[in-house]
Amino acid sequence: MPPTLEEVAKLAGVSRSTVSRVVNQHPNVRPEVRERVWEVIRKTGYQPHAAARSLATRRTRVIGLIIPQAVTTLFTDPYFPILIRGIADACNAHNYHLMLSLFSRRRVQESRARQDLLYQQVLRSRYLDGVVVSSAPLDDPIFPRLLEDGVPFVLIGRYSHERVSYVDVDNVVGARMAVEHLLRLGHERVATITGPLNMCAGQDRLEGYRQALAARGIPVDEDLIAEGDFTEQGGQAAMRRLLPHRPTAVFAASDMMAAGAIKVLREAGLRVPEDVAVVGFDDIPLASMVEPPLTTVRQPIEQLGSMAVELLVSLMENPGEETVHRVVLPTELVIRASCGVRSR
Amino acid sequence: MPPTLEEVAKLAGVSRSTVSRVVNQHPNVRPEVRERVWEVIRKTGYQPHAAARSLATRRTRVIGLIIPQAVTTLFTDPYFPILIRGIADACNAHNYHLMLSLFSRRRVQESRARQDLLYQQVLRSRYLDGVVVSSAPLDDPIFPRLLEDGVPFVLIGRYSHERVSYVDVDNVVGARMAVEHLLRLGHERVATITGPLNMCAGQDRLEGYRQALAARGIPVDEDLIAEGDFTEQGGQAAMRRLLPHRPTAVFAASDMMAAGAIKVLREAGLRVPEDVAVVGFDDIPLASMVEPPLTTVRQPIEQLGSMAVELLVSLMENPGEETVHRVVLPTELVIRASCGVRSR
DNA sequence: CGCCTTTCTGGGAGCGCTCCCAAAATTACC
DNA sequence: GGTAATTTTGGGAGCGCTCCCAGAAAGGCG
Repeated sequence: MPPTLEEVAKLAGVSRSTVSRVVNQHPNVRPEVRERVWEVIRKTGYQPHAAARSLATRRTRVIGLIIPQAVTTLFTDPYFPILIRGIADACNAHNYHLMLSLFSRRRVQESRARQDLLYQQVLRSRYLDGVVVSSAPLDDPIFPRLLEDGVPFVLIGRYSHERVSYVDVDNVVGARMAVEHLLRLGHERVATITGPLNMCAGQDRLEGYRQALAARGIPVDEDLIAEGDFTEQGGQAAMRRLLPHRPTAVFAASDMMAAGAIKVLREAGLRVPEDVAVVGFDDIPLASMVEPPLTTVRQPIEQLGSMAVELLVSLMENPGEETVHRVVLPTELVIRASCGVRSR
Repeated sequence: MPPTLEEVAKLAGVSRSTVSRVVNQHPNVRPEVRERVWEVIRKTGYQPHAAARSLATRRTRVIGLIIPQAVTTLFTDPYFPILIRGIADACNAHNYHLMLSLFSRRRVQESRARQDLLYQQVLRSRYLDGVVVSSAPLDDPIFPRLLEDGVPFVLIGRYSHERVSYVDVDNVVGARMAVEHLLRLGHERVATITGPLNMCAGQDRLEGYRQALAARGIPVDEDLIAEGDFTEQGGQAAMRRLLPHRPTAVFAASDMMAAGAIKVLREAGLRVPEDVAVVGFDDIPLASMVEPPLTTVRQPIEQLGSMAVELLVSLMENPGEETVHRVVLPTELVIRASCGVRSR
């Protein structure tokens, strides 16, 4: 049975309040008393009881990371571990703990119910001081709920509501750079495998693709656009749909999809990059490990996570001011072999 | 301001205690009263306050996942997301929440201090009802501490202490199957890139390698054993050390290391599998995506995670009995192209 | 040295819940 | 119809902490 404040107080010959002051670094404690109390704390291994503290302060020092339902499937994408590492590091640095809320990958309606339940349990029950939401579809019901409940949160991605803080990478520019690179290499039939179009990253990367074509005055051929879901399987399926339209280059909105596309191209007897150039997005470790190494758009995934936590912390710790923070991080084109750096 | 028990009670015209009974499904409540109370709960959106509840019950319904320091680097290995998914799903199913404790990847001594601090904060402060520990070195100080503090925990891996419950995969047999397969294909100089030898998975896979050789009466050549750290870079470095000893086949204790090894072999002008056969371990998604697709040992990663939670839950919910649970899951050899399924 | 500030300390109240016990209401049974 | 057993209900105490307020101690100053 671990000691309580009261017990420590008795051992140190002071009152509960004084021990509390010492623990919470309140300045008004005589140095010798402070030292005596610390001594007892050290000796007894006293540690404040989290629940009792939360009950009194109404804060838990726990941040939630919520990754809504459907996307859980994507969890095999190395994007997430890297993101989580960024988030976890930043949490550590700010002395917050991290609670992970994934949603079961079962049938949609069941999962919807679970999500409701979890939302109730985790947020309404005041488990969390704030949350980071990642990879949510634009119309996810979680946003209105969070806003209504007044839970501080930061989105990774974007959401057009004046009171939502977010951190995003410049998906439009990144995608545009990728496609422009392909066009510069002389490709005229550049296809794209998009992400899910109900997510902002999916939409933005498609927008970048369109902009790149538009800048060259090339009309968009809808047959060269296939929607994927960020997974390898999705990339394969999309590539199969694209194949009959004979693209000479493909911009995939994620490296996993690019890998899937390459597999399909190979099966169709096409060489990469000689017959079809491929560019991905993310620059996950896999990108440099496949054959040929992927040309891709690097996004600062870890920073995305840590930045989200920074914003959230500032949001939580200044509850008065209604400031909204928005950060957009830059992307970078990493040229490897899959685009076939050839002259036209 | 969310409603409290007391407020719900007043609205329903009953006492605090009765509402508590309804919420906690205690049978001794008259059905019509129960219904009336539920009605109010629904209307007000009442949700019990987690901290208050924890304070009274001394349980939090939160499970911690602890992945000790050094290994955090490995977090790019897709092994972890899959494991986490298994754990998260099982937590959901049992109505527990999941807290993630990773340790900062800074300098070792700093990280050691942080780990101490986190240990204090998270465990001594009773944030968690129990923990799952994954990928800890055998001599990690966390084990004695957990045992001493009487925190229920389940290890993913193994630990030889009578009071430790764990779930593991059959690394010895898995590794042995892999190496036997290579021997069966006619290889005589089979090298191995091991995992970190201070981890039991690393040791066991090496043991499987030794057993396979011993079964054929082949003496172990220590020059053909190189220690890695489960990362791609580690695999590359180990392969470089192995190269001068001209192995004709390599068994890598993880797919990431196998991928690294292949890269080095290629750079040395060797073909895989024609010149050197390679077998990995894990069967992460990457394994089927590289060229050539990896022959590897599949382990049920997700099940490993969910099983750990099952054990932990049973441990936590039957605190009286001193039962120790030990589960070892089977592995399976998945034959693809990298081993070169050729006749001798 | 006495009075007024400032610093330090102790105790009460309360955060929202559960759990126990006793009282009230109901049911069972002779 | 009355007593005993059982079910249902309400209230008190307490979980371990923080925060506020009032009182004690210390310091400043004429």
